[in-house]
Amino acid sequence: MQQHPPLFRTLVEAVVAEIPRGRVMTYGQIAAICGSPAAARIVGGIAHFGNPDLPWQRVVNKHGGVATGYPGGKIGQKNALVSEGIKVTKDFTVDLEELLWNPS
DNA sequence: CGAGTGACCGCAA
DNA sequence: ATTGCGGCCACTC
Repeated sequence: MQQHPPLFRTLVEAVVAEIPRGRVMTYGQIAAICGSPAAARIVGGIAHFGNPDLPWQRVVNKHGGVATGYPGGKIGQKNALVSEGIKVTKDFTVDLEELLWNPS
C-alpha cells in the first residue's frame, strides 16, 4: 500500500536481499526485475550507496565477472563469494549456468 | 532544479 | 583476442 511509487533503489535492495546463499544475479537482470532493464548501471550505483548489509558480492555482471569497485577489489568480492561456497575462477568469473539465481 | 557520475551493456575497429 | 566509445537511467551533490 505504497502511496508513493517505490524507489528503484528500494526494489533493487529487496531483490538483492532475497538472493540465497550460494547463488548470484546479474546487474541487468536485477534492473529488469525492478522495471528498468537499461538501468543496470543504477544497480551498481545503489550497490555503492545502498545498504552495505546486503549481499552485493552475489551480484555480478552479464559475463559472470565480479565487480571492480567492490571494497577490497575483485579479490575481496571473490573472497566473499568463495566464503559462501560459490566457486570463482582465477579469472574472477562465476558459472552463471550453474549459480545464476532466477527469482519467481 | 541542474549537472555529473557510475560495482553496466553492447557494438565497432 | 583486446581496447575504445556511446547509450542508458536513477542516484548523489
